Amino acid sequence: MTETSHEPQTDTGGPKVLLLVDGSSYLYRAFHAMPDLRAVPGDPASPATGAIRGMINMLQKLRRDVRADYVACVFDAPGKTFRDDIYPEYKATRSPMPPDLRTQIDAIHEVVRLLGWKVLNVPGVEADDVIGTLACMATERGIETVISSGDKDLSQLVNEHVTVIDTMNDRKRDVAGVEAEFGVPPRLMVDYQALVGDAVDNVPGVDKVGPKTAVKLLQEYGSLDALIERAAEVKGAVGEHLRRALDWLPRGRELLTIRKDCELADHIPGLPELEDLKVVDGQDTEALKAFYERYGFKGLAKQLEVHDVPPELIEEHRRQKKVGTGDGPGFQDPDLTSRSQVTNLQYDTIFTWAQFDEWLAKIEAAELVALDTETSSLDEMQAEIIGLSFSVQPGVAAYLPLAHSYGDAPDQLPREEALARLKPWLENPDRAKLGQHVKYDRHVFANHGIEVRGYAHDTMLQSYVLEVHKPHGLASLAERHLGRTGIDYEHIAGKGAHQIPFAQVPVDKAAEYSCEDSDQTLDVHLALWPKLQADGKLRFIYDLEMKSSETLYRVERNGVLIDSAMLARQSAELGQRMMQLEREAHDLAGQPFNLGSPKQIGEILFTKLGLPVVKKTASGVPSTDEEVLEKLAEDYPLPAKLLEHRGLSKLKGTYTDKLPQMIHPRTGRVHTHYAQAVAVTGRLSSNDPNLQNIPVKTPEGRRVREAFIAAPGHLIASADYSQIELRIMAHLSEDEALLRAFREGMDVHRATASEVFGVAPDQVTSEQRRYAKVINFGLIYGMSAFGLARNLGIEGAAAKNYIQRYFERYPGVKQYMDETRLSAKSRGYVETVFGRRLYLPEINSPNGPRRGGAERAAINAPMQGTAADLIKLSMVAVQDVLDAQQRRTKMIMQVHDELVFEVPEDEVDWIRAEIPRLMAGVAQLRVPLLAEIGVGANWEKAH
DNA sequence: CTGCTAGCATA
DNA sequence: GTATGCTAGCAGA
Repeated sequence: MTETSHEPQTDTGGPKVLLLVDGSSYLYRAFHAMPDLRAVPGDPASPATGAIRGMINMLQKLRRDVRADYVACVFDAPGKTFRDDIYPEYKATRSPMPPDLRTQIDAIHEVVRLLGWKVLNVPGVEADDVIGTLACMATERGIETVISSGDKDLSQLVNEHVTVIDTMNDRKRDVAGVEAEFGVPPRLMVDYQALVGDAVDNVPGVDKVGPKTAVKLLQEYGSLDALIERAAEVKGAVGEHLRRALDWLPRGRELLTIRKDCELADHIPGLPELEDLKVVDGQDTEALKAFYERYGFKGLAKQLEVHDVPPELIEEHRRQKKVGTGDGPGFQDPDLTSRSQVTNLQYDTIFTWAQFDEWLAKIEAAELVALDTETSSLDEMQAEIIGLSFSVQPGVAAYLPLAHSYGDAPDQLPREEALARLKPWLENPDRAKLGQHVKYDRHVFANHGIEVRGYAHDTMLQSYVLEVHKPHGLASLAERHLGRTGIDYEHIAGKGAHQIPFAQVPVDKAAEYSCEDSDQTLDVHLALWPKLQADGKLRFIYDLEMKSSETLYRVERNGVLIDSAMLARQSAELGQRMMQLEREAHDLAGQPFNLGSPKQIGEILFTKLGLPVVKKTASGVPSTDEEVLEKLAEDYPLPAKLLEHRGLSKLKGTYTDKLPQMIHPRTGRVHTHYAQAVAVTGRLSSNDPNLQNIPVKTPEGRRVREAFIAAPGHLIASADYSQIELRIMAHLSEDEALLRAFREGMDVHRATASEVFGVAPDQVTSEQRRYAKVINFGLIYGMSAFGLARNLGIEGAAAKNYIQRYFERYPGVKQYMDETRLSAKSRGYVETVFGRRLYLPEINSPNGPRRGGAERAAINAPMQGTAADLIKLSMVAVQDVLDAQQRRTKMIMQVHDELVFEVPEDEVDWIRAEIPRLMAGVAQLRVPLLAEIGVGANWEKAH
């Protein structure tokens, strides 16, 4: 027996905890959720192992999430139970266990035991009744019970001391949870189930009574018994069905009631004290490893080695300075998703060269090292390193303080020398590192002249690929995937204006915080990486994100040259014109007011001048937005002034004034930040400043783009995908007419107009083409007739007519949209051509508008998301070629379907030819991809 | 000083 | 009708 470093605590002061796993409920889910794994990969004749693997994953996660003193995994034993006696049809409709699952049962029991769990298999007693009885015994002895089950039927066992959790989806059912989910408290769950019935177990309820009616009846009558007694009062069809079921209901309830008084003593020793279920320290690592190897779980076998800390190493770390102990509070309430479960945290702080050398040797030898930086600033181009932390195995980490500076700060190793000695390891592409938000750390190291190589993983991107709709901060990840909570940054540095620089955070606090971050990063990676590895499509997307991350780092680092003198001139002009407009507006209003305040505009327009209210805002106030002012301007002079002023004010405030302020003092260029894990469709977003919304529609706005210039001897090149989303729609829908339009290189809006208006392509008027363009965009956005009508300013009926004509002409598109909505509803997500998953949590919401929104997103997301995938592929491909040929051209911006470059004059010809070719060639869809490029002295002229 | 709304810039 | 980010104003600390 080897003791591992990962055993849950058993000595905290709170109440003891009994953890019961409903093994049977997970069997089928593990079996179906996992890919078709075989002991010999790819050999269908070798034994199936998917359910075994799924079960291991589930138990490991559970062990991380829940601290327990007693554990058992309960399975259904074969054979008849009392329920079969009172109701022969019980579970009659269940199909027999699939053979591929049956063959795995013995191995599952074995591995559950090897993982240190007691396996309970009581003949003649169903797993649910075993669980109910044990939970009852525990409660009588003051022990809290946590039941892990995917089956909602166990909700009836919930009370103040018993909680049910679902490990596969992190759902928790405590008293409040059950009530929120089902609408009745746990004590009424049996009554509720008896009314609704249980199709899976073939137990009927009352006809026509579903969840809603059941809740209503129970709320009105208080309980099933009261309802039965007063059944005569119940009106309508429900009453009739209820009275017809009166004889059955008591028997149905008996069938569905989980028993708490089963005779178990003959089968489980040590009852009723639960002695036999006590957690034993350690697990038989050797036997477990042999098991993993026998079934081909190489990754798990390897993980065992990583987690396996030699006892002498643990001792050594105990002797060194210990900054964290991980003593979380014990299990005191049913809120168990936020507990630090890792014990024996060994966090070092490095103060001497001897300690430094020891850790350097350790990270040089390690296969994978989690790395985290602590810095002076959140602005990655400015940030300097204050400290670094490393973790090579869960629970073990070291902090290297380098630039803490406060009153009695301890002596620290000199920063530049320490970094110089780490540099060979950091820059070695063969030494694998991982981090959380690696792009930020790349910048930080680059600020000290270090180009980190060998970043193999980024937990933020792992999470983004696996669960795009959930938060991706480290604290969220640790909580969600490890059940670990940690030190809040604000806890050590304060917040808002009172926040202190990290350099002033005491070294011991900083060490604990930083070690925890790199420790958790490694631990999160161990939880997420197997999921990505197991899924080929997601793996592809993750690899793409990792490569994009490095390219984005370089795009950000390159920055964009801005002509600030030109913007200053524009600002001055805009300011002049705005002052004039303001005077004119005040004259027209007869009083001064703030033209930048929608509220004051509203008062002047609607209260003082009595203009008609066109529409109201969400909060019920008369709106003064562009559409409204546009309308009012037809009849009155003032709104036009306000409109022009507002346009200029936006331009000045957001662009001509702001951009020059964003120029980096050292590089003289503007460095935006691309957020890679924000947009749920897979797109990037740009901030500080946002370079993805520089004006282009109006002539005045376009002038801002003239200030985006190239260094002397260089030009700006802009390459963009033509009609990318419509091409993707053609690919996805396989609509004949749309495919033909793109294959024949037609103007797609003209082609659409020709179809919808029934005229020859060369007879299409410019207005018809404009209508067709709006329709095409509407389709990409999941259009409704109402929306189209509003946009075109036409009658709803006319808009409906256009849509109908469109779908008649493009039936493939119609079919694709219907199928997409349906599959989104059944799967809960949609995906891009490359397999990026886009989850839509509200796709089945009972709330109509929310559901509608999710349905439109379901239409839009595959197209927007595939476009995002394509341009990421392009960025990586183009950067690879630039590097391979040692070109001096720099990629400087990405604007969703456009890449912008700063090109030395002598590379312009090459760029013109190669970049569109590369962009068009990143994927072979059912229609050709087309990319176009322009070159000019500035961004405006490059179009 | 912080968080919200209204409004508006892009693909 | 999809997806973002930023500004000013303003209300409540």
